[in-house]
Amino acid sequence: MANERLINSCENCIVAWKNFKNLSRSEIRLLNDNRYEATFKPGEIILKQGSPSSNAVFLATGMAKIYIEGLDNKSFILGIGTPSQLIIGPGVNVHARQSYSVSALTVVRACFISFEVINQLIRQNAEFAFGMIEDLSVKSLALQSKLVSLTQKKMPGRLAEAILFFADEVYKSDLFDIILSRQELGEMTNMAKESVVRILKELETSGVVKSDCSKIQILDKEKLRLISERG
Amino acid sequence: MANERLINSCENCIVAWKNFKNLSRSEIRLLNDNRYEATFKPGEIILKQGSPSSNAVFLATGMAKIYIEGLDNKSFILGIGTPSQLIIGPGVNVHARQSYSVSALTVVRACFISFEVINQLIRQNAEFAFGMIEDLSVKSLALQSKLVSLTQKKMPGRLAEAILFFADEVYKSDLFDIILSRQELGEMTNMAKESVVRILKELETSGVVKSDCSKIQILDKEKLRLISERG
DNA sequence: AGGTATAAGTGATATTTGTCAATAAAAAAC
DNA sequence: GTTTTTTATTGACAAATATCACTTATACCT
Repeated sequence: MANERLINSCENCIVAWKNFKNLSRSEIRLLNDNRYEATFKPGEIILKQGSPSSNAVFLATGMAKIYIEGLDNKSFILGIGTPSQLIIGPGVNVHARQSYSVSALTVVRACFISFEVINQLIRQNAEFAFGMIEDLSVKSLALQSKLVSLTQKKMPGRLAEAILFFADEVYKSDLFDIILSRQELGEMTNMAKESVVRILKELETSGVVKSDCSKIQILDKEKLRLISERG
Repeated sequence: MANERLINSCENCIVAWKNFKNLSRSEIRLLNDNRYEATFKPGEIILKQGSPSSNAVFLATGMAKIYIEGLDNKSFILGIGTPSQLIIGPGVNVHARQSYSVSALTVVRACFISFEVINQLIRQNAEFAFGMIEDLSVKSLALQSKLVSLTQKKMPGRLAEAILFFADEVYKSDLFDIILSRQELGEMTNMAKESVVRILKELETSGVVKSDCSKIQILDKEKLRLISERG
């Protein structure tokens, strides 16, 4: 976890969060003066569930795993943090504690921004406040849809959904090297790692995807989408 | 759906939403001048998933069922709306459509408040904005915890959790007449209605609850809590 | 009150999915 | 490059849970 500043300014930071666009020059300066940059190695924990939340984490580069540590040491992977995402757990505004953990999947460069600063910006800039509300709402919607998927879809539907998520949201390509293990893919879709392997093979047999270890290729996207939607 | 104003003013309304406390006298007047009151009979739909969302719904009296219409006509009950709750789906701030349906379980008196007014209040009153953010966050946290319960707990744990929810959050008593059918209880805990009946009987056999049709009585709350937590 | 719709309860059976044990394949460490 | 450790894969089996068919209550209607 090095501490040199590698990003010289928020203003120049090409990967800024959508909502930062609502800030004035001086507000960005405030942000820039109050951020702390850190680099994480794969596997390192960036935020720990249950710990006090005093900072938001802005992901500059790399990928991270956002997950809830549930019962019996079982994790549930909520999503994948990708560059220019601002990670703020909902616990922050309720009991000032992290409601999930975040760990680096690749080398990650992140900026920590104090909530005092964020709250000040919310207070003084209504558009920024709306942006925060929108961001929270988008995440809530995603949680709702996840809830439906997990309760109403069968394993093939859930796995198909996860594969589409990686193709469309994470890698933006139908051929990719998935960064998650089968175990983790299971933690994301609520299935045992053995089931992930089996369903993946089923999808391969029916000619929908091709998977060889970490490499996954979507062959018939329409069919995959159908499987994902039908459940 | 009658239209007479039965609540003469928001100012006097004893059941106001927590966040309305952050409003000034004149802001409450604005609210009061822009609300529309309606009464619903049991079963009637108050908000319909997918329809344009132009109003928030403030529940003045009665109880409502908040549910997602999922795949294959299967519903998932997100929660129970009780008096003094402001119902705003997360879809509002994203695509201006309802992300869930709400229907009356009892006779419901509700006020409809236009989002234009709410957004104006967010813009001019930072504390109110923080209140909105907190409200959204609380709901997000609840969704997260529901996600973990549904994926990691077995049926007895999920049903125990639901019973505790009704006792502690809805009826505030360990003996109550549950308003949901077994079918609906299943839609809330992701189990078949037959399973609800069976697990309920199991809980009765082990002396944890007593249930006779709609009447449910918690006999051993500690044990019920244990079942709920252990999963 | 009697008849009809709706919900609750029950048992048998089928489906889905997880667990266990073992092996094969990759990746990491020396 | 070989050893060690982790991850992927496989098959057999077990557990959890749904579905179906049916009976019994309960509520609803005229």
